[in-house]
Amino acid sequence: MNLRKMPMTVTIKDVAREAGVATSTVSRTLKDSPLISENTKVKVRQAMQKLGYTPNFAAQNLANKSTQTIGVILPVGTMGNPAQNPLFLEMIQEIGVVCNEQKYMISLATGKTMAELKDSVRLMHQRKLVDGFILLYSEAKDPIRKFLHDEKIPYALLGKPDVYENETIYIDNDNRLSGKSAADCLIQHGHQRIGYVGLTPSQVVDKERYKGYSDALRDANLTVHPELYFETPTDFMAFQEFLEETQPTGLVVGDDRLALRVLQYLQLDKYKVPDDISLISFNNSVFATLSHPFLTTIDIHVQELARQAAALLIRHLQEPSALLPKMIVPHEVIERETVMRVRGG
Amino acid sequence: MNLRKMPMTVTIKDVAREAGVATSTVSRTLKDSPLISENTKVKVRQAMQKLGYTPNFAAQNLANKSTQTIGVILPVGTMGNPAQNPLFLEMIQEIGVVCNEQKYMISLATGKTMAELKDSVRLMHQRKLVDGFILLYSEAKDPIRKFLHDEKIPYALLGKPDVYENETIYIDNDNRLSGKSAADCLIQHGHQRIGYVGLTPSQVVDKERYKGYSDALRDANLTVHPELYFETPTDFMAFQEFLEETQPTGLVVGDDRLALRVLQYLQLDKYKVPDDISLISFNNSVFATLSHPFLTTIDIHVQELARQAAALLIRHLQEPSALLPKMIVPHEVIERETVMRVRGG
DNA sequence: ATGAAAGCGCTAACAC
DNA sequence: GTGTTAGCGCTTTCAT
Repeated sequence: MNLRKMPMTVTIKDVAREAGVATSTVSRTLKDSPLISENTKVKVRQAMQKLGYTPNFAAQNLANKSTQTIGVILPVGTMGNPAQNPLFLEMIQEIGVVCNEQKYMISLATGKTMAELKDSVRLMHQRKLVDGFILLYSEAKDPIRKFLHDEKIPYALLGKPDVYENETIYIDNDNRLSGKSAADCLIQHGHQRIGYVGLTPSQVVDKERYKGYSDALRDANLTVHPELYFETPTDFMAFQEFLEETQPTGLVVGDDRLALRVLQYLQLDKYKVPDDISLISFNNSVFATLSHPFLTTIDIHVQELARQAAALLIRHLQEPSALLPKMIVPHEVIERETVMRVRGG
Repeated sequence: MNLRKMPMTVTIKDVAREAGVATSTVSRTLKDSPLISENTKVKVRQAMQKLGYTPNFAAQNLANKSTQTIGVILPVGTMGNPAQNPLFLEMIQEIGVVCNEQKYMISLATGKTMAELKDSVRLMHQRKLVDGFILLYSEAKDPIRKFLHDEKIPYALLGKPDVYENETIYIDNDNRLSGKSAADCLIQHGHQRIGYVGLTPSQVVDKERYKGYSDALRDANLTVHPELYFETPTDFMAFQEFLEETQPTGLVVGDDRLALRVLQYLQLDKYKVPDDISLISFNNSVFATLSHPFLTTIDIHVQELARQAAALLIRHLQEPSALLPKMIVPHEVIERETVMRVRGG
């Protein structure tokens, strides 16, 4: 055992002493600066090894004015019920993978209310805890986004921006096209009377998908029906009416979870899925294969979305260029059991 | 407009100058130190207000040797499939609430593999990014936990520790008791032939619940059956055999999601739930009320678990005492549609 | 190619 | 009560 007492925390100074060089040399070795000769680098690295040195983040941050961490902003409880939506965790995990690779850290901003969330975001930024943010959701007129934009804080948006389109990094699916793909899938299976069941009126995604649905039906010379919701008693009445009047054979549904609810509702109403009514939804989440009939659904490739968001944001932080990348991740129809060829079609 | 150029970033020095005091006075005002007179505090606060000052975290950390942030450790993808398990996000959200209140920040540690996760945790610790951790899962022989323990890093465990019981803060349900409650619920409904369907053999929780199940059945002088799994083809065979030989009228199932799978399987096999077989499971997660029959299940109060974990950890960080708190959060039987009185019982 | 030294923004011991 | 000042651990001119 070495008698000299190990310092509580080994610093760049200790390494410098051990290697017989100046602290600046150690610092440069850390960044693998070309100014330092290979020989000394080796010496320094050995000293680091020996002493078990790891740079202190806070000190680096202070000197650098950069934290190597990105803030991930979860939606508040009321919006899309993140705790209920498995997509968010998947996204976080993928962002984690990218961050691990790039030696970035993740800080999380959450809140029960918009105000709380905004405070959290503001605090993280003011106290210089993060270099940039990833917004996991996209809402119309989002105050958080306005804040980020106004303060010129770098961020990437998962979803489609309602404003500042040209001044934000965003990663999204082509929601309109995926709406069209969904409807097309039904049409290709011979369906002619097709409805659209949406989530909530505030979701940008939903609107786009509905447009895609309309595109497909118009192209096929079929009747485009207004978007139905499935939440309030009024919604149910409307849905019920729609079923009776239109006798649809196919339904495009906002997401998997909603599809499960619709499915239940239809079965209660003695409609068999897919025999009487076919269903296609979005996301290909856990819910899609939970119980039979397994859902035919559109995979939006969340993991890829999240991965790109992290990668693009980090790249932008490292070399801030004037151009802010936008990226569209393709979707994919996953055929399972809820869509079948229309009978007698 | 003031002609004097606003400094890029306003520091304690600027505030001191503005208020006509020393930096230390500002610093003390920040912590509301009793050493400073109310008058000067007011002056200083006004100056802060005027300049829009916010303390720099990195600088505080460096001087304090404390970050006001806790690391939250998600399980790796292979264990309990966190991305599929809605409980984790709920926990994170609750931890977020507590952290927001206490002005703590959350850093996230994730990884696709145990090694990656461990690296992430180690890095966070070495670089002094967090004061402590919350482990969202509890696995037997977890290398991460060993690391935290060996390095004497403060952490709170959600779940039951397999080792170091007396040297760790943990928050858990009484899993054994909840297993008993589940079985008792069935017994009270007149069931006599009751089986237990578990998740995977590696889960500590599962073992405990199974013990509780055994307790209940033994107390009621009923036959205790070995734990069944429901994963591999062999498991299915075993389950099938069990059904035929034992003709159970009730089943205790490891968690809601598994219960959904069991339910499907039973229905395929022409067993009606709950008419032929009653089902009770654990967690009261989204899955419980996704489709009819809604699951009778045991609410483990995840939110409370998570909240306590955060609260206890933070308290411990602030006043590290010798005694490490343990806490048991009560469970609650939520009766819905999958348990009914046994016929002809 | 390397070293000395002046910060980065804040805290705390020590003076008064 | 309040000010002075020496760090916290690292980066980065500016010398050499």
